[in-house]
Amino acid sequence: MKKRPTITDVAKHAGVSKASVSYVLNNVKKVSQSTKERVLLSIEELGYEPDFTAVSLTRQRSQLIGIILPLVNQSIASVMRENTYYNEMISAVEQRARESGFDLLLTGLSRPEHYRTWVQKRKLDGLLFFGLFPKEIYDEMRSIDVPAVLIDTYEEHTDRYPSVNIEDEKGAYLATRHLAELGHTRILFTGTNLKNPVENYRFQGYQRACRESGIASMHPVETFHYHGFKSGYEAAEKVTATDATAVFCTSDIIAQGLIRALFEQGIRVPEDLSVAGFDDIHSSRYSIPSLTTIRQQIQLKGDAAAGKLLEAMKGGSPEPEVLDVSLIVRESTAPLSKGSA
Amino acid sequence: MKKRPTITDVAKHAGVSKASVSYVLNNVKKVSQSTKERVLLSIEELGYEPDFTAVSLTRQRSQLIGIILPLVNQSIASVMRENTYYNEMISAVEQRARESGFDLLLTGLSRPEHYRTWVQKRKLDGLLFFGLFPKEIYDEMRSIDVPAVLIDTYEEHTDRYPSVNIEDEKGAYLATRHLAELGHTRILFTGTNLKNPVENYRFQGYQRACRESGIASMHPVETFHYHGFKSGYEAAEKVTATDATAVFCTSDIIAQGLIRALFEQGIRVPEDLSVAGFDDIHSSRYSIPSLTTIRQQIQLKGDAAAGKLLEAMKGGSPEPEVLDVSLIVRESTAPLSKGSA
DNA sequence: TTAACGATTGACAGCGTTTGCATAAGCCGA
DNA sequence: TCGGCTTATGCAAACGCTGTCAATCGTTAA
Repeated sequence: MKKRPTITDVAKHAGVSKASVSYVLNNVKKVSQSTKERVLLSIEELGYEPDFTAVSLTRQRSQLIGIILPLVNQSIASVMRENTYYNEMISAVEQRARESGFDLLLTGLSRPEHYRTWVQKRKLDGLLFFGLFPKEIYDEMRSIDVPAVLIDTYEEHTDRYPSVNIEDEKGAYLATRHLAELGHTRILFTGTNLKNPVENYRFQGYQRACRESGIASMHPVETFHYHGFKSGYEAAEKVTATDATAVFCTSDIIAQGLIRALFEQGIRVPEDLSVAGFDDIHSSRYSIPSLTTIRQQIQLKGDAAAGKLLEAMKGGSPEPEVLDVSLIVRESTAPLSKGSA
Repeated sequence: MKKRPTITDVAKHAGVSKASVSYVLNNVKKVSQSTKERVLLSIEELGYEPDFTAVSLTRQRSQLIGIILPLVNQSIASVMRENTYYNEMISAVEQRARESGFDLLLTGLSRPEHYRTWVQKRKLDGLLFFGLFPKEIYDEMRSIDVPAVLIDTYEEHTDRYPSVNIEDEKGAYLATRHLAELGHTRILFTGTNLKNPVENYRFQGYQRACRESGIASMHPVETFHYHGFKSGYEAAEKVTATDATAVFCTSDIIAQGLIRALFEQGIRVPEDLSVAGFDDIHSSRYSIPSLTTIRQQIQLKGDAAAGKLLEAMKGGSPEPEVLDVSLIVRESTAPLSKGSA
């Protein structure tokens, strides 16, 4: 097992100083063509590659991007354990980051005050926030001046950090309107927590669709859990307690959990109750019944977020971006039938 | 924005040398009680925490664990995009790693020859291989002497690296026997690729169950794709071309894709065809019909893998581990009925 | 001949760890 | 009480590896 060559080895081999090698490596315009060639040859011959940790130490940056996931029960994103939404996001981000020579550091942190030292100790070049976090965390991050991009985050944070969002209001509007157009007049909104701005915007979209369709909004059902099957499954009780004939859920995973619970109670979807979701994760196309939902282009979203972060790390000030959504009609919604609950 | 304190600042503040501070930090027994207390006090007052990149440079290790995921279409694990199996694994690993002060570096690399320099440049302390990779990669890793743990990998690699596996053969055996006990005599095996040892063991378990039940094994269906819905969906064609009345799939995600395709053709599960899966991912409990499957304790598996890696990084030689599996009977399998296909 | 300029280099910074040495303290016997 | 020895502490300096500043060298134009 031979040792990896260092910049000194290259310098000796090429008969120049370390500085020159460094200049060649970093494309600084202060080196002649001849020495440049000699250096490049030596690099090639020795198979030299600069050591990241050493570079990190001098440059004070690490070529690392931190992915901040919500932490539930001491584990990153219980969400993530079942909702492939995060998979698709991370997959897209990883691809983009790798193209630019960055690696991804995955984490959820327990306490807000840990974040700053963690970012500094690791000298992270940028952060991607997946979802909404306690406000103090953003303040901490600002105080150390680290580039970041916020995903699915509204409010006051956005004017300091670039963000990537989707048309939440419109999405919920489209789904609800679709249900109304099918003849439903008792349409229920089911989400996790209306204090989350994303959910709140969706609720507003729901309300607008109800208004425009001349039907009354119903009191929303909140699960106060993360987006998981269980949330939807347990929401069934509250749903069946109403006289709704259609339900709009703020995520596909909730919709799927709900449909399962309804199935166990002998309530058929869509014959007895129409259910629409939000996200269009992969499984929604394959579930039985397949899910009518609002498609957000998750890959595009991840790619956009990574792109903005890369831009911000170069010193730019990327604009916030709001991605389009569209209605995908599948089997879980149907026209109101006379015998509906 | 004040600068972070360095070890020099602490040394000055405590009136000692940098070396002493370092000794205190690393619990080297060469420092008196009194100075130790003074140093600790200064650390506390200044809020000092050592810089990881600097430590990495001297210690030649990074407190980072690399997670190696398969790369499909230039993106980490297309698999991962829809199969929550990986989510659960990563979630478990992350938790364990964080408890020990390690962070997770997520990646898939394009070319085998990139791995070595990548590991060395980042000074990764250990690697977790999620699945089977080209043999040359393991050789590369051995040549640089980096601890690693292999997950779902059999064969010659295992005797050099600790591994975590499950009872693949037994799992498939249990599922197949369950189908046989339900009266099925034409049971089909559907997997992605029998050249993968994991799948191959499962096929052997399938064969053993057939033998013991006195029924003939059928020619296996291979999708030659990763474990995704589409694989199962497309396998339906081959499945319906046989006279099988029951199908064992080597993953839940394939089973779910298959069931969907059957549904579209009007073939009912389990009335017309029984389907069993493997993995017991979250969604299998909530799908319609819910999936009879082989449960592997994914959390435990990730935790065990992380634990073994931590042990190996400390210089230990952890034993390979094979985790138990169990049959979970749900709705997708039923006794053979007269009118079956 | 000198000023100006571009190429090149030595030295240092970045932040810890570790080696080797110096000092102080503690112990023994003479 | 003192010299000589071991042990316990503490420190300066070197090291890990690269990037970058300031200075130097050689060269060319004026």
